[in-house]
Amino acid sequence: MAVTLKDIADKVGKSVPTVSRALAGFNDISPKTRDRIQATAKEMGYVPNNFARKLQSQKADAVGLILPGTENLRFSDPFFSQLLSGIIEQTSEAGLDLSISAADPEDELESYIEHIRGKRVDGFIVVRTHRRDRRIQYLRENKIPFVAFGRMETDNDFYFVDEDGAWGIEQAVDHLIELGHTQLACVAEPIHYTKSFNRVQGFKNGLAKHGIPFDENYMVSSRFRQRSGREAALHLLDLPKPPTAIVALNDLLAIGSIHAIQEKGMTVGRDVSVTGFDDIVLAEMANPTLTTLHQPAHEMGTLVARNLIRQLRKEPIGSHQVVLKPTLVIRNSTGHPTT
Amino acid sequence: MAVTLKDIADKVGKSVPTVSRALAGFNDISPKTRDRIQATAKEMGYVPNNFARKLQSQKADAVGLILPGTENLRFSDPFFSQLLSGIIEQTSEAGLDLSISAADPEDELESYIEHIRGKRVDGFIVVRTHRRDRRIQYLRENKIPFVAFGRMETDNDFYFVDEDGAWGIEQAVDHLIELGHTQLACVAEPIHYTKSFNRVQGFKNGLAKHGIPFDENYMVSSRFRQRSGREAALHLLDLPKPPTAIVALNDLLAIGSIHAIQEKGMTVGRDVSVTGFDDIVLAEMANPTLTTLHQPAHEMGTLVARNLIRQLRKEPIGSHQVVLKPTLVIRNSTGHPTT
DNA sequence: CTTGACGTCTAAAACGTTTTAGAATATAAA
DNA sequence: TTTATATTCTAAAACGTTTTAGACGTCAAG
Repeated sequence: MAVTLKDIADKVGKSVPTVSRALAGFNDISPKTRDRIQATAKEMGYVPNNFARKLQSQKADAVGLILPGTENLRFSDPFFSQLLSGIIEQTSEAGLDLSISAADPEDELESYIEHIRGKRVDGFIVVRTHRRDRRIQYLRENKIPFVAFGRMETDNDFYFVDEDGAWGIEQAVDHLIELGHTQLACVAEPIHYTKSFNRVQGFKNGLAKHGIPFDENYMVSSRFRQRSGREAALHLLDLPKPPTAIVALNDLLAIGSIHAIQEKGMTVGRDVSVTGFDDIVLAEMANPTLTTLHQPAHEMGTLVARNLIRQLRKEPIGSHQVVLKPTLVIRNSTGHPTT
Repeated sequence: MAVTLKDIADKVGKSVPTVSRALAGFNDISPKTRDRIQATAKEMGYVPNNFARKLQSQKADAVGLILPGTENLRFSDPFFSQLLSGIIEQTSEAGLDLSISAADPEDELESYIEHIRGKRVDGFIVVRTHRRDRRIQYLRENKIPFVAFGRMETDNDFYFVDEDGAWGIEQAVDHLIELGHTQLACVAEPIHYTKSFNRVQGFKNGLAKHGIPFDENYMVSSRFRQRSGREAALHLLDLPKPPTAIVALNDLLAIGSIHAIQEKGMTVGRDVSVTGFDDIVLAEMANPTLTTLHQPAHEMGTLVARNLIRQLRKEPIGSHQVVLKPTLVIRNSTGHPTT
């Protein structure tokens, strides 16, 4: 069916290695035969068999991206989609396959192992890092090239690209306190993710900086998405002394909180202020538009991918560890407190 | 480095094929040796080398998804992200690799060929079909398994999953006309895509059904996203006799149109009504919330993928051609005309 | 006229797996 | 005792490529 080197070799009356080397442009093949071989290869529609090539070269020319859990594929999170588009763009440009698979959180580690040991990929991109991340530990121990999007809590001696989440949330807190708020609540994501942990730290730091005591009741942990944001906010608003500002740790949670506030018949930005994080497209389309921290998701994806690609090619890498500061975008979901 | 069959064979004192067959569970291996081999394989952390396996089997166990053009990776289109998540979920579950790559529209066809001829994938998923789609023609001529998301204009003798876009837009038009509108404009996508073409047809059919003449000036073609939607709507609103309703062919265009209307100081749903298509998450978050046609994007993705998977496994396929009707969701962007 | 170097090519091995054909042994049937 | 039949295994080949080592001329320098 498919044309092989042997077919070409038979046709031109040369050996298989000669054809191979001619096509690869080695200079131990006379220009005459080289040209002839290249011509017939093209004519016969030759395309190298990648599996054979990869088996031989022991290189996969592919990078692996294992998404967390089939269940909650995070594609509905626009931030993640954008990140992914950056990654795909880069790997595609570099001629690498991107092997995406979703693993159950339970056997995520096994999935990594299988990919590596089976030589299916040359390196990994690790997303959604945990504070103590077994995947990172495994990859590092086994000297497998990888770049993480996010850090661990400590022990961060590896390549990563990350946001400065703590700093970002501090900006939001500063902003709210400047507006006059003193009762700030936080709607948090699952805290074993480093990202979430850092953002929570930022919240606490921000309060501390302005001498506002941290109130445990004003801290609600939830899941990642709107629905949880709504529930968390409803809970906060039912407190005897409800907060006047809600710092949501991502935009989806913020949108959920906005809905909750509106359900209660209150006005967002007046009765209760809300901030988000990520600045997904939705943020400026929401009603009211959302004050949030802008992050260049697509660019972060390209950074991660490019870092890994350089590593694989053994090219010099600009910066092994990149921490990007988000920028506060003030819109209509925040305002002076009325009480 | 990696453990191979040979390593195991040496350890247990058997031949390589014996080990291979023992691990595969063939019954020409005695239970005793089979168990011993399986145990040592596990103990040594054996993972098969996929390239070798695939080279031998001449099967790729992978499906290809070639995205259109690097430039405008459609990840910012939430509908597409959702579709993709469905595809990934299914392929991942079926143990297939999903090879995603972005090809320039120019050499998209070459990219297909390379993937196929290089035996890198067993089948394809074709997205964003054109009215006359060279990719589909090529795949069909070469008897390469594939499933398309979308159809061609005619000659649709292949497996596909598609929306009933014409029917959907007709619902929107019906709705607007029932509200009392007679000056309906259409903000269209590039029309060489079958999807867009069909939706436009739906618009025309809808008008015809109610005896409203089609006015060329009320048809603006644009690109895919907000920005174009805004520009198209601005143009429409500047007409001597502006429309009272805008039928945008997707939600992003609709949101863009809404922005344009608001920029002009008019009220959406009163001065001008707007409808979208797809019902992306944004639609119910927008201000005002958007009347649109709901499509189960994730499910459509699973359908496409499952169809291809069945085809590859030579399992019976439920329905070779699926056309799903979207459902009209009426929200606040549509209302009675004031004039 | 030899020696060495160069230019052009090929044979053989290797990557790790699976398949095919058949060998070797044991067991049952005639 | 011989013959047929399982049972359990292995040798060899194959998948398509690249790499290594070296063969074979030809040519220039000594």
